[in-house]
Amino acid sequence: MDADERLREAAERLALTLAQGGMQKTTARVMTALLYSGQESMTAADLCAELSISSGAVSTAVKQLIPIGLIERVPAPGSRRDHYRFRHGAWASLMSQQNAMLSLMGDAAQEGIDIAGEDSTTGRRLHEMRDFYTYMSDQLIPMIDTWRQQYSERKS
Amino acid sequence: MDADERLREAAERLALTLAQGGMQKTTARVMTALLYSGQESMTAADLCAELSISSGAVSTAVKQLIPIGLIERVPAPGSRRDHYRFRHGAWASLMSQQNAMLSLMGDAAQEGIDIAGEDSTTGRRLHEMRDFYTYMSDQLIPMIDTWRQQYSERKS
DNA sequence: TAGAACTTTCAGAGATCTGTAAACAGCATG
DNA sequence: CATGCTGTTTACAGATCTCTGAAAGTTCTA
Repeated sequence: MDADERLREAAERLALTLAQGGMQKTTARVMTALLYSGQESMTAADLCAELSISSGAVSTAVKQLIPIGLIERVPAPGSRRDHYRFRHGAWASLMSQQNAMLSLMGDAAQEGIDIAGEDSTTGRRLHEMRDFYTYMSDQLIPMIDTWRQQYSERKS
Repeated sequence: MDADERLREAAERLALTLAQGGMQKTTARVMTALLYSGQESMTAADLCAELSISSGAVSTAVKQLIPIGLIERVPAPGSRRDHYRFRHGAWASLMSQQNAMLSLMGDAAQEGIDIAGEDSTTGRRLHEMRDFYTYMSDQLIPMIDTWRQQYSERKS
């Protein structure tokens, strides 16, 4: 078994893990294909061939991946086809996305407190929830920023 | 519209958000029902009535929620029925769970590097990935521990 | 502007997943 | 030990979701 094949397997395995974690299966496969690809960028047709899926499926997958900041369209000189590649700093974007979820959870808790009041069974439970998520969010944001800074320094 | 009804709506809304984030819809509904409940604990029958679902659905939901540490069975004195309640420190458990995912991502990256080698297009991409997730995991663990410590102090 | 090369959209098929209802198992009590 | 009450499992039905194939749309070239 050659390295190429083993990489492909590793890509599929990671895609499956990401799917477990809530990401669309095909979306995850497209993402890992780009991540594990030996090429700098891939066209939609490349992805179709690599993953044995239709062009429509590729289209919807990239439509989900680009807004999140995981992949990007790259200008393709001399070719009319769109080229896609894995974005630098993609992981930090993904984490920021999850951080947004933390804020949402905090807001939801606050909303519940406003209805139930602080001094109730529900209120106390929601109080813990709110405190936890505001704490987490407050800590995570600077953490990601620090990483971004360190990473941009290393790259230059 | 009374407060009770508004709480129920808030619970359903949060459940929907959690479902977006990958959690099973019914599992999320059971969890939020317990979270927003005015009672200290609820029986399976309570949950059936509250959410209009069958006992089987409740069973599978709690089977998922308990191992994660989000809810717990509580000894029910005088009643033969199982009582469930939202766990103290549940959110920290949930976050730990997500931290496990971070480790998994790091491992996956390392595996890819071992196959592709450091000095390749793929290798460089995976290198960034590995560094990011080890960094994140290293930071997140003490962060959660700090919270747990602070929280247990506050409670006592 | 016509036409070619791609991409996106959309309706329908296929697969997956989830809840329900009913059978099964466990347990306390009379 | 039998009975009644609960929780759990499983086969099936219903719903949801996702991919495909084809048509429509877009963009670039000649």
